[in-house]
Amino acid sequence: MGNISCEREKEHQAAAQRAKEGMLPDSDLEKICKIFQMLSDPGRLKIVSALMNGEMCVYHLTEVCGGSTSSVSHQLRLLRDNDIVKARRMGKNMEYSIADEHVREIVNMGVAHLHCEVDE
Amino acid sequence: MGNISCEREKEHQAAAQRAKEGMLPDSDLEKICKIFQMLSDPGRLKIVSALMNGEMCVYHLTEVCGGSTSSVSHQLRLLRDNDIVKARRMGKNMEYSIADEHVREIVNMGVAHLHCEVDE
DNA sequence: TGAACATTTGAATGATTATTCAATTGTATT
DNA sequence: AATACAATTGAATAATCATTCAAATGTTCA
Repeated sequence: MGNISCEREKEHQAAAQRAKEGMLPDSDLEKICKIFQMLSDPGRLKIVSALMNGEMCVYHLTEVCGGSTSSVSHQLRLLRDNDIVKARRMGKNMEYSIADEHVREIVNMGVAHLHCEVDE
Repeated sequence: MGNISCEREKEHQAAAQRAKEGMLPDSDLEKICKIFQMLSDPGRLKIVSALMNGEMCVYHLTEVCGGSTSSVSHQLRLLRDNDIVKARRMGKNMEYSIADEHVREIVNMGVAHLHCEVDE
C-alpha cells in the first residue's frame, strides 16, 4: 500500500488519518442517512414542506400535495416511522405535524442551498 | 369537498392555504431532493464525511471508507454530478473535496440531529 | 513506446422502493 | 346496529438503485 506519488501526499494522509479517527460508527451513519432518505423523495418532501406551515390532516395534505389518499398515507407512515413527522388523532381525522425543530432546520438548509448557487 | 368536521378545521384550512401559496415549484423540490438523496446512502455519506476532513484521492477514500475502488468511484461520480463534491486532477490522482459550504452545513445538521434526540 | 499505476466506465445482477388498487380498520352519527 | 367518513394496510407491479466484474481510459516514468 501507500505507493502513491503526489505532491500533496502528506496533506492527504493527514486528512485520511483524521477521517479515520473521526469517522462516525456505521450505526450512526445509517441513522443520519435515514433522515436524508426520508427527504429524498419529491412526494415526501412536498408533504414535509406543506407541514412546515402548520398541522394538517390527511385530507388537506392530499389536497395540497396531490396524489391519492393512499399514497399520501403510505408516505406519512414512512415519515412517521422515521420521526420526521408526528401524528395525533382528533376525532375522525389524524393531525400530522413536523416532529421537531431539527427537521425544520434540515429542510430549510436544503431550500437555502437551492437559492445560493455553487461557488466554484 | 371540504366536508370535514374537526374542531380545528379553520386552522387547518389556513395552514393548507399557506402551504398551497408557498409551495415550491416541482423543479425546485426535485433539486432539493437530489441533495438529500445523495446523502441518503451510507457509502456516499461516509465518503462525504471523510472529505469533511480535507481533500483526498480515490485511493485514500477507499482506504478510509472501505469497499472497492470501483464502487467508490461510482459513488463519487454521482456525488460529482450532483455538485456535492468536486474533483481536480493532480498527476495520476484525482483529488476530491466538498463542493461548497452548504453541503458541510447540511451534513453537520444531520449529525446534530443524531445527538439531540427527539423532544416529544 | 511500453509498462505500471490511478481511476473510470458499462453492462448485469440483485435489492429497495414508490405507487396502485382493493380490502380493512377506526371513529362519529343517526 | 347500520351507515358514512377518514385513514391505513397488504400485496403486486414497475421503476430506481448500489454493487460487482471486466474492460477501458488517462497519466507518469523508464
